[in-house]
Amino acid sequence: MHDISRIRRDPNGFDVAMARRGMAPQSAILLALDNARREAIATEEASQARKNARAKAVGQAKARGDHVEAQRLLDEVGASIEGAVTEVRVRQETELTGALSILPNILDADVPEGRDETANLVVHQHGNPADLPNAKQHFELGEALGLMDFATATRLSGSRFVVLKGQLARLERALGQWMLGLHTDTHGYTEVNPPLLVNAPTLYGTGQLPKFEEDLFKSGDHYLIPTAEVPLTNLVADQVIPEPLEPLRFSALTPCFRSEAGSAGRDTRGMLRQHQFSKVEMVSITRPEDSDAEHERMTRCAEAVLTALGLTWRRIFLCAGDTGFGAARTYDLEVWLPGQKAWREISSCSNCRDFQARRMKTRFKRGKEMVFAHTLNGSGVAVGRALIAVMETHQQRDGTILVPEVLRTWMGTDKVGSGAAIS
RNA sequence: GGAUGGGUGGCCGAGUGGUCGAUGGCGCGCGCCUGGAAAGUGCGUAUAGGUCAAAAGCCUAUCGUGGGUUCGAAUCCCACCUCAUCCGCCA
Repeated sequence: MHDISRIRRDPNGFDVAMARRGMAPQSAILLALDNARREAIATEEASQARKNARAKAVGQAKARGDHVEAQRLLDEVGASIEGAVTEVRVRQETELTGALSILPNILDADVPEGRDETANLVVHQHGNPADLPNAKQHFELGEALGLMDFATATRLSGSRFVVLKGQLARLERALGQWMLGLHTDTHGYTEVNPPLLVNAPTLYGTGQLPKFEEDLFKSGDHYLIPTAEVPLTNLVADQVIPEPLEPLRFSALTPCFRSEAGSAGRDTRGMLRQHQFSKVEMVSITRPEDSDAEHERMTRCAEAVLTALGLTWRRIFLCAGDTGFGAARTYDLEVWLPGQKAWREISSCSNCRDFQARRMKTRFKRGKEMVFAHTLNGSGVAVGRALIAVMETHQQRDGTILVPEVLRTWMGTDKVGSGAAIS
């Protein structure tokens, strides 16, 4: 959410910022709405003040026992209520808030210019893409092992679902448990087990509503979370929190639910893009001056996961056109999939600065001032995609999959599919 | 789901139609007292919005939320949310 008084002070700067997102100038319409709103407020307040003064005079007259004067005042009042002015004010405020709430965050100055992912910047690469001869894709491996079943999932639920069985189901569980443990035990995050169903104000706080409702699954008055970023960030919603000298860090392993309304036909094979998937999420709440360092730190926490799994990955600095609605800057982590012979996103770490905090009203007191907190979120990492990456990266010639060292105690074996029939 | 009782400032807690943004206490801040501290004592201590170049000041709103009654609502009425307890149901 944007600060209208800031737009008022520098309308041109705001238009330039929105232009980087590929948007038309917004300030003229916003300022017009703001003027109308302020006019409505002035009108209403003047009316209120008159009303208050009259009521007070009546009260004072009665208090001193002057019933004649009190009655005179009452007679004078007559039909003086002006309810319409309140209606106008509420409408003007709603209009301005509505217009502001669908505008994306202002990007950091150093975010690369560009309209789409082709302008993203590779910041760092770990390892080199392996060129495995006859490398198979994860769904070929999984189906051959009889442990990954899309046909049955389709019967149960439709497209974009999967049934994992046996050691692959266990590998998925092992990945999630191990990652969460890594963040809570060694990266300083507090483990949280949040609700998976949340209400509309909560989704408004992190920016999914009102603009992206079609991406969400809804059940009654609740929505299924598209990411644990939503409940984790909103832990501090509507609060004046003690100023945190160290960032507040939360992590959770949860299922995520996405309608994938806008991605018909994309990534339909395999389990790359599902309606339901597990993800380990990291969220930090910081002071403004600490969010840059925290963003770097958080990204490294995600990178540590990929490195420990023996994956080949790279860090991408998303360009202006590819950065999400609520973020001021975003690093994506992409992992190399030897079977697919492509880099695919497996984590996304964003600094939202005070954009979400304004929506959530998360502040702390600094001296006499109220300061909006900064919020950050990152995947640490997407479990389903980590499963894919592990399968494709550590596949063996015989179609089995070598279990990364760090997962062996969770798996009780060093190989998935050993003994299974290989096609 | 049913019944009953609650939701007031950072916290506790008064307040049942009138100068109430709200007594008092705790906490916090600044003083006084003291050799220093404790105790005692004095003063101060909400948020948002508007007006203003800015500050001060002034105005408006906020006693769970939204409506209503009234010249005037923390206080009365209605709906909803939420908490507690009891009953029912249930993994």
